[in-house]
Amino acid sequence: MKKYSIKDIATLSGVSVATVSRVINDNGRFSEETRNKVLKVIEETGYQMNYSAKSLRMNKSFSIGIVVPDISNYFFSDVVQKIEEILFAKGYSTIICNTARNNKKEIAYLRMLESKGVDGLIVISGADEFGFDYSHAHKNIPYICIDREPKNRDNTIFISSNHYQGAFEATEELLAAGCKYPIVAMHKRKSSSGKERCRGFMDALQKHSICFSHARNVLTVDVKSKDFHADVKKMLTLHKNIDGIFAINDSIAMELLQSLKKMNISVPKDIKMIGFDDTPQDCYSSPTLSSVKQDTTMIAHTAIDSLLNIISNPDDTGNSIIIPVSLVLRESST
Amino acid sequence: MKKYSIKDIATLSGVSVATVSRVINDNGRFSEETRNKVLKVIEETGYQMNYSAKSLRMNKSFSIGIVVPDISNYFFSDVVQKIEEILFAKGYSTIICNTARNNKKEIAYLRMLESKGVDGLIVISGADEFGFDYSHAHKNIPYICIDREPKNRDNTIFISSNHYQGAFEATEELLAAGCKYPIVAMHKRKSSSGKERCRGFMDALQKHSICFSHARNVLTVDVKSKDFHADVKKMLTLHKNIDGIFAINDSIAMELLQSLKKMNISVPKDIKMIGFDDTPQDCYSSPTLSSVKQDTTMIAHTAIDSLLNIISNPDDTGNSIIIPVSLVLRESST
DNA sequence: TTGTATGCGTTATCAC
DNA sequence: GTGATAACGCATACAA
Repeated sequence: MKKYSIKDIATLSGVSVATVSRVINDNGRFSEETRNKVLKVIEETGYQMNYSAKSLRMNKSFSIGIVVPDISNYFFSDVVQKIEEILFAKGYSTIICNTARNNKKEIAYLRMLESKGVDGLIVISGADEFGFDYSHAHKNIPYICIDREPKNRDNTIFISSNHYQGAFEATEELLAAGCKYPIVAMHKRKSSSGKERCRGFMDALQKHSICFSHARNVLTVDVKSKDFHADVKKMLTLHKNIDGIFAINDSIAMELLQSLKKMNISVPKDIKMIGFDDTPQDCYSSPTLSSVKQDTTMIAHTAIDSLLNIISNPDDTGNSIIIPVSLVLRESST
Repeated sequence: MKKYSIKDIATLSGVSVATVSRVINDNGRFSEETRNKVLKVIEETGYQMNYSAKSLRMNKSFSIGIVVPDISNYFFSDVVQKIEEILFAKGYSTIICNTARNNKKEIAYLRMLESKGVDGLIVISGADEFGFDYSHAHKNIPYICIDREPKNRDNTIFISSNHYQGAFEATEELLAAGCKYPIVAMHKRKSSSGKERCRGFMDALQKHSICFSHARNVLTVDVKSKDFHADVKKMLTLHKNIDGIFAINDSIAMELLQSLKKMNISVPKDIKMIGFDDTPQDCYSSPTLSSVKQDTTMIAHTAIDSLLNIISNPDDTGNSIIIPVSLVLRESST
């Protein structure tokens, strides 16, 4: 009920605050006897460290900020959840910041995270490059980027799934399944991962000697738009022999599935489709959706290892890490 | 680049730290002239408050903890995201804790949150009642519960969707659509919301003079289990005239849809179905899934209002707040 | 092995 | 209207 401070513990166990501190942090030297004495009192009182004080003194907050566009997106929540779990086990708490891809909000969050003195930052995705130079007064917090191109690679580490490979393989799968006229469906605003996926698609076409043209092979859509269906319909009536779609993410793929159903186009018979992210809902659609699966567990572990490493070795930056992906085949592409 | 403290600002603007503090917090009195002087220096230097120091001094951390079972579940991530957004606008940061329904983990998180000195706690769902009396030394942090029955209602506020109403209306909808033999599908481990939904189902049957029996009207499943399909099949072959299912959540509903498809049972022709949560994927299944929609925006706002209120008025506790739900009809129930 | 004293950056109390 | 200064809880340099 009462709030004990290290001073109380010292008094109660008949030693000085310094000794209590040493016992708690297990550094410095002290006799086994005093250790037990102090530990006993701590146990009895239910003493809890005051992290505000500790942070102030040590200039370290034992907390990590995560900047993410939208946590209700499955891929993001999945990796955030995993990161949070690992960090907690390591004694860090996590401050999660939803930017909603809003730049002003992002900056406000970054200021807050700086003020709270986070020890490091994990930046996940987002439309633009990540700069972190919004203010001449920033504290140079160590940070790593996941799926978001840093403006300056020299002071950070860039972690990313192999979006290129995933897109390439997905496209080749479509071709192997007999598609002659595959297109890529994407939104206008390209994230760094989106660009890579697009590039993978194009290179796969090229490898199989299919000529790529933006007008013929790219369907630009906006999932939130009311014109979604109209846009799709327009594209498909303009290019009647389209028989394969690589959707840059599952959310687009799902909407496309709906649109095609409305148009009485059968998937996979008339058009084959592959998405990206292997969202759980892929199993519930009809047809079930083939998709490229990212290894969120590995991403999370890699991110944390990298971040903690550059926190202790600030010069160990500058490299990027690519995480393999895998293709999960379901009904929509067979 | 450099880290400025309030002392630096004081020196640079030729006033005392006390005055700077007053200007920053806009309390006490000072001349318009000094205010501008100080503000100008703050602007130029990019000074940022050190929250560790502020927290230590004020015994207030400007952060709120959220305890939630699983953030990759859509309903949870949706309300958490909304809560986080509102809190940030009010100057609070949010520490999100994924308990994975693990009791030991939950306790560890609570200790951490206490240590970090969160000003309040939002507890969302979970299988058991929420006690928060794990330690005789706890600090009595104000907290509110969402969809999770508190052990002691007197020191908190209990916020919940009207699960009973949702279940009741869903069941009545099934009956209105012609179902003679509806069942409820749920998992073994009942949360407080699960119990309410079950009760709503039963009362709806009773109102329409349908006799309820646990053996006949309840299908207990485990979504994660390998035996899921077998369990469903067993129930449906045992009771061949089942023609309606109220699934206690969308995740169960989706799995059921899959199972029924395997068994060549047509939805909604042979069996009608309604789920709970109005997950986005409901639009993508075939048939699309009718579901009970919770008002996450209202839940988030109510939760925060309540919490901030009991933080400043610790005695203003003891009541519970029920948020209305609405039925979203789609193909599966018509 | 242990204790004393200092300072981290801030707010608040008191004096002027 | 403004300035000195104590205190918040902790870790650590230095003494003993």
